[in-house]
Amino acid sequence: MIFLSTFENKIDSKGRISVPAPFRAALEANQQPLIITRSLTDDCLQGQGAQRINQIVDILDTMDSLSPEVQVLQTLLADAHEMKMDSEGRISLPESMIAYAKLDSTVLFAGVGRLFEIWHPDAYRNRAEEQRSKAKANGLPQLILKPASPPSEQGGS
Amino acid sequence: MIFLSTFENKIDSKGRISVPAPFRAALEANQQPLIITRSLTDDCLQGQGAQRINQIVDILDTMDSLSPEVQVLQTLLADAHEMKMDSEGRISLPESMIAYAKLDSTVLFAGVGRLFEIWHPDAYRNRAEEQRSKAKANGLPQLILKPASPPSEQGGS
DNA sequence: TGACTTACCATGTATTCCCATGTTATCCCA
DNA sequence: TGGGATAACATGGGAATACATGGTAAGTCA
Repeated sequence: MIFLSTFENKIDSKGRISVPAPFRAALEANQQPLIITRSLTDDCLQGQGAQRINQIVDILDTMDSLSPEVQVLQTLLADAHEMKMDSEGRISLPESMIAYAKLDSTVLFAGVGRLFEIWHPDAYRNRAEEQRSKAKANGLPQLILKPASPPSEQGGS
Repeated sequence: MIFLSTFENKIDSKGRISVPAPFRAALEANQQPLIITRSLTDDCLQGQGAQRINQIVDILDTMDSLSPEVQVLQTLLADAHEMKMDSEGRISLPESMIAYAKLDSTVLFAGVGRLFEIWHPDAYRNRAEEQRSKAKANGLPQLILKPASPPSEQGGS
């Protein structure tokens, strides 16, 4: 399951937002409910299939339950919300999340691989520009693509 | 999967562009959807098979999701758009990409190996000329091909 | 009963699909 | 080798569809 591209959608008067159709399709194809969490690093929200949350829980089991890392991850889980979509593929974000990501009338969905992020459009563009110039200056992080490995789509549980 | 040669095609009134038939054939032969991304270094777009993107996502999975490197790569993914081709092999580029590559009525496709680039024809020719004179001045870069397989009679006419 | 939420329906726009056409390149045969 | 026939390809346009978005009715809980 991969999320790509960016989309901008509006929040209507009832607080509903359309999840971009390609993202919806990806979730439905894997029969995954959508889970929204707060980003640990940025003023944005993150959307992902429930499977990814399960993976995090599994990893927690292998970690020292008193370590700071675990506490951070538990915080992440604590305010994870499962979103119900209406028949048109819309969700309504809880007020706390709207406030956290400083959203107003328009939100930007950015597919970043296994998850997508939800940003205020301006905030996202600022950050993206920053990241791009960082990449330009420092070069890409080690990214050695194997010449011809078979397509790998990491799907199964 | 290799992309070679250059082609110039027009953007029609609906914003559609024909992907050059040889590029299409290469993608179809490998059953790869076409993904367009923004070049990090030039004012052009890059086209490639989805497999290349999948590789990046797979690598992301092996990295610390909170690290800065991951964030850079995620920004690149957010700029990646999967293109749907119509039955005539045309795509329509998002407005943001047309703006980024400064495209107008005619675009130039340049196959550069594992991917192809999409340029404004003038911009491409300027850059190509620049590269050639650079090569003239500085000499060619080292070009080391991996040791070839056992000597065989390349009889081909 | 009333405020609020959830499900369902309606609409306009943008995108996609399908068919048509002209032109260029390729093939075949004289 | 040349010229006509044929196929491949880029391009154009109209119809159908998908999508985001707005609104209304039904349901729920206090």
